[in-house]
Amino acid sequence: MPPTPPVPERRPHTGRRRNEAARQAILAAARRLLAAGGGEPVTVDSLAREAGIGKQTIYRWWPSKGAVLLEALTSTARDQVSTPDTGALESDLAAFLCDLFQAGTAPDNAAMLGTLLAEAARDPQVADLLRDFTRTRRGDLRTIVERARERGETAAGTDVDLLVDQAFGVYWFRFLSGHAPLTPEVARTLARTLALGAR
Amino acid sequence: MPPTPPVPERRPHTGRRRNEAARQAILAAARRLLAAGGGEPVTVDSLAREAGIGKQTIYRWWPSKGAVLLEALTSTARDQVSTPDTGALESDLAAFLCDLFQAGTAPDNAAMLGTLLAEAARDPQVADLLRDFTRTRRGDLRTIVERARERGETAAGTDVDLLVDQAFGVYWFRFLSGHAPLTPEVARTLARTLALGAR
Amino acid sequence: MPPTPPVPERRPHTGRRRNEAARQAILAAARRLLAAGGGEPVTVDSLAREAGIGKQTIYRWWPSKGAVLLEALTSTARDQVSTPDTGALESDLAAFLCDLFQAGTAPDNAAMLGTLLAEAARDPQVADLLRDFTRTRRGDLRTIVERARERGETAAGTDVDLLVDQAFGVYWFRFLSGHAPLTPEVARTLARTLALGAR
Amino acid sequence: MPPTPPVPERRPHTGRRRNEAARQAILAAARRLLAAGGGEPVTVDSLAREAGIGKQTIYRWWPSKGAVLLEALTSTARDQVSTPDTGALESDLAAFLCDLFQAGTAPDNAAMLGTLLAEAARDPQVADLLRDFTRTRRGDLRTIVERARERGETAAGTDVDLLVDQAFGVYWFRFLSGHAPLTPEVARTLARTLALGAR
DNA sequence: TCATAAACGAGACGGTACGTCCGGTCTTCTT
DNA sequence: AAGAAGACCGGACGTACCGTCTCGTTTATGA
Repeated sequence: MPPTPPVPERRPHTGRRRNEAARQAILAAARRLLAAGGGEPVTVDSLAREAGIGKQTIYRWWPSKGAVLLEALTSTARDQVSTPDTGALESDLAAFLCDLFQAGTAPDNAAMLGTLLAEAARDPQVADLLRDFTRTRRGDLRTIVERARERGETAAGTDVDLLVDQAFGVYWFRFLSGHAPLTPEVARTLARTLALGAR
Repeated sequence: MPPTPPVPERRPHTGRRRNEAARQAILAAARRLLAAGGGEPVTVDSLAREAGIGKQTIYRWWPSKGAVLLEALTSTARDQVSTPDTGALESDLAAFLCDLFQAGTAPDNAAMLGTLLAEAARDPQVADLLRDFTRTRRGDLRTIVERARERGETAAGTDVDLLVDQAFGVYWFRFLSGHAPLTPEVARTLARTLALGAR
Repeated sequence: MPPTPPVPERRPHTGRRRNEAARQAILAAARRLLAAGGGEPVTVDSLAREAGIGKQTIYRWWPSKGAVLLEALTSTARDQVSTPDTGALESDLAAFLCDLFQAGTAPDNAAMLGTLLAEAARDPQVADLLRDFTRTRRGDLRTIVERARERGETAAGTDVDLLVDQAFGVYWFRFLSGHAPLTPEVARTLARTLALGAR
Repeated sequence: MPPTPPVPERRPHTGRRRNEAARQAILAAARRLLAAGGGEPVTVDSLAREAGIGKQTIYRWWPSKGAVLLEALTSTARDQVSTPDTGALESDLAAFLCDLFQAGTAPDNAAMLGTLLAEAARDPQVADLLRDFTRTRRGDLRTIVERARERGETAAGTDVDLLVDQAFGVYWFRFLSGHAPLTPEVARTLARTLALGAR
């Protein structure tokens, strides 16, 4: 998810090219700072200093600080959640949710998400990016449910979107308010409930 | 919900008393600003100017800007959600969720909530207050489910917390990401699903 | 020469008043920094830090950094040059120029002037203020010459302005280019030359 | 006065040779920008854009931005001041000063000088170059006075440096502060005064 | 009735972060 | 090798807010 999608340029590019090392340094610094304190602010200056680059290099490539943080998060989290296919809805859900809960409660990720939500709340652009990210994850879960439907595991009138949102809803709601844990145990119970409800 | 509960002072009060008009002016201004733009910042200065009062009057009675905003929201939203008792879990849930969804999608409330979440994300104190607020609402829903359990409408091993969080999860998740609506129709479907799952 | 001349306000001022201590702290810090290095930049941040005040307090009362520096200089230099009255043009000139040269070559003043000129060069507003300051000093010298004219010490067609500018010209030209010294010896020679030329 | 004098290279030149057109384009652009606004900043980027060349081409041949600006000025002004030899000090001075004043008050030159002084004030290197430039002009005037001395037109104890600095001092002082004009009339009066003073 | 004390509108204050601008250097591709 | 294009680091700029701190004024007691 690079912020400057590779518009297939016809013109042979002239001038110095974007420094990939700088880009990686910025993202790495963002990950370090996001994970470091308990949701500490992560200022642009601290980010630039940590990465050893100039502030302008950040603003040249990302529209806002939050966009950097989001990319730092998503590029990390992309491969931490699988889309299992065990042949049964409940076990697929259980596997998916266990992964999701685990990724969301790993201290680093949790700190990053918390800080990121703070950015999203004040920067609409980040909020959009975050929604995009969420949409992708939703798609993964939808795939699992669709497969089950094709296998005939779900009743006719099942509202797939609603089912998916119940799963993610529990995840986000507990993540945000923290009033109850996100253990594998909970993941399995939720998987059972949802699978039952879909029949 | 005055933030400074009237500690029963021994010493007979002297000096000018709190100006209730100022308090109301602040809350009204907060509601106006929260509802106005699409999640615009609502600075303390703008709040004071809008209310026609001095900044100190805000900080004299509330611990932070967010606390004002939260009180502005909750004092509005308090009575928009009922705790119905129809004698059947599904209809109780449906009534509760219809109210919840309706309150959450009313344009003013939605704008206020959005802006407030932005504050919560950066001000831990507001986040706590917001959690308190949420806890109250959760308690209402729990009450409904508990009543159903006493009537024998739920299975033995039902995880009441999880059930409640599915309901609120759908609400918050859709509210935040906006990828799907929060219609009464959805509320009824969700109520049916949850009631079925509880059996 | 306060930046906010005392407009005789009719309205009884409301709100906190300007903090004179802060104003003095800023000017003192400016003098310290101007005198410190050999014409080092004096950034606004360093000025604020040195004075222990917020940047905004500077920008609230002065239009630009240079305006602060100029006021710091002029409030110091105001009383270092006298307007002597010995009864003879040459000795008056000699006294005046000795003072002028001495004030201009004192290490602190020289450093301050140098740094200030750098500001004046890029900030037209400071240039104007500097011109005002210069105009005042010119006036002092003119007074001396006028007095001599009234005593009949000058020829009829003497161009007083030109005479004054020759004196200040030597001062500034040598100060800026530094190719020759500004000793009392030179001051006396110049005084003699000018007095002779005026006859 | 090219900054890189053509050292007679022994090594048979390899690679592309210096592009004289680029050099001229840079100087022309500098003159245009210097003369354009009322002392506007003239950034390196704007200079490169105006000249249609890359920034590096500037820094390959000049040590700093100000050096370019100075060369742009001096290469223009070089031949605008003559060193006349009429056989009499006063008329020589008058001719010299008329030229000097005229060159310094031509709108373009004035704008260029103003902008350049701004650079000199913040860039010591430019200040040095500017001093060099001034020294050359001073040398011209000294020559005039020395010739007069050889002809016996000056008194024994005349301080030639001081005389020269009176002339240039008037010029710079009036140029900088702008409080009085630099007309040919003034030039002639000044010439007469100085010639008288030297006897 | 008057002194005292608190609340108020106004707004200056110290401080932190922001996003922009510019100078001088470095890198890429073309000539 | 020189040039055009332009990304890079570093650092100052001027602005926006926050939460605190005076000011002078207003209002309610208790002496």
